[in-house]
Amino acid sequence: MRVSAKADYAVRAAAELAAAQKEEAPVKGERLADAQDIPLQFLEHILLELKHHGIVRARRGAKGGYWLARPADEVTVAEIVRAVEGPIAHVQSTPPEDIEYRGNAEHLQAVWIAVRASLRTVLEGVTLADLVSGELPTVVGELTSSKDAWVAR
Amino acid sequence: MRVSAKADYAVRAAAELAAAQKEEAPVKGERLADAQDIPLQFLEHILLELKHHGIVRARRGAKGGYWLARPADEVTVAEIVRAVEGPIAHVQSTPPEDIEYRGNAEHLQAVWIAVRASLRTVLEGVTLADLVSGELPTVVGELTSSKDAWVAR
DNA sequence: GCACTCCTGACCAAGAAGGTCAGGAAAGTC
DNA sequence: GACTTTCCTGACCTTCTTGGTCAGGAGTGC
Repeated sequence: MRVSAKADYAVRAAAELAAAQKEEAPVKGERLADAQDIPLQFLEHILLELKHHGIVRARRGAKGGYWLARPADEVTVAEIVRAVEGPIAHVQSTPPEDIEYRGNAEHLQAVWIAVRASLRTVLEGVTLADLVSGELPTVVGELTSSKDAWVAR
Repeated sequence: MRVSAKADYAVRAAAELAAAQKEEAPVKGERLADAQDIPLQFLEHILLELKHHGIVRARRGAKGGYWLARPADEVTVAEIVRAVEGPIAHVQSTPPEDIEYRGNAEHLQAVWIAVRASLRTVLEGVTLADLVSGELPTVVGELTSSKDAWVAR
């Protein structure tokens, strides 16, 4: 139940691309790497994955670079995480709806389904436009408003 | 963002222990392994971890076995997951409240905090007693009632 | 003393995480 | 056409995690 460096990097780079969307020119990988302090060559692999998933486009050569394939308010954080980490909240690498529990663990399936659903409400609710503007959806606001949410446990 | 086999096994074994709590005798590891189809020797390591975290107690020898250290309605799924997987929703192995994001990713921290908070509402809301009885808290009921929650994406 | 069961550490194979390196292939510039 | 720039791709690498197995030791009860 942890967030990989790759996913973190991917969202941060995508946020930079979202912010640069008004400029008509593509953004170079190096600028993204500098802005977010990400190892360039690692970032290039990540951007390639995002490109393969249709989230990002790119052009080579001088004046080349990366840009978002869609408007920033149509790209969710969930998409980006899935592109680089694969499906969210799988249990033992299989989706929770496919697991059959026996005996006293029968209802555990519903718990994992709920875990996935709650992750979805957050990750699918936040777009890159939200992220850049800082105007996060109310569901995030509610979850982060409690001081308790900000302390370790 | 996935659930490990270990966490899944741990919760299932704990559910069996919760169900056996009315019997006064401890439950043997082998019975837990059989009931939930878990490799015995692997399960023993998991139970040991749960013991070290004060969730489970054990006695050796004939008539030995495992039992819950507390009533089943005082043990949450979150505790068990943390015992075997470590802290929930860490980013790059550091807690989200300790990360400082720069530039356009500034508000990403709030998103990861929200992710953790939403996981907590589910995992800390479900006790072993809930799990065994099948009477899951309303928050789980709401999240699993939509058909959409049960399909992959 | 013996059987039973947990306890513990060592080990192991496969895969993922988090990168680095080297070169190729488009695109633009002169 | 040569050259530079920047992305594209695959190979490689080290360390850690996952998901176990194995062997033996140590309490407990009869």
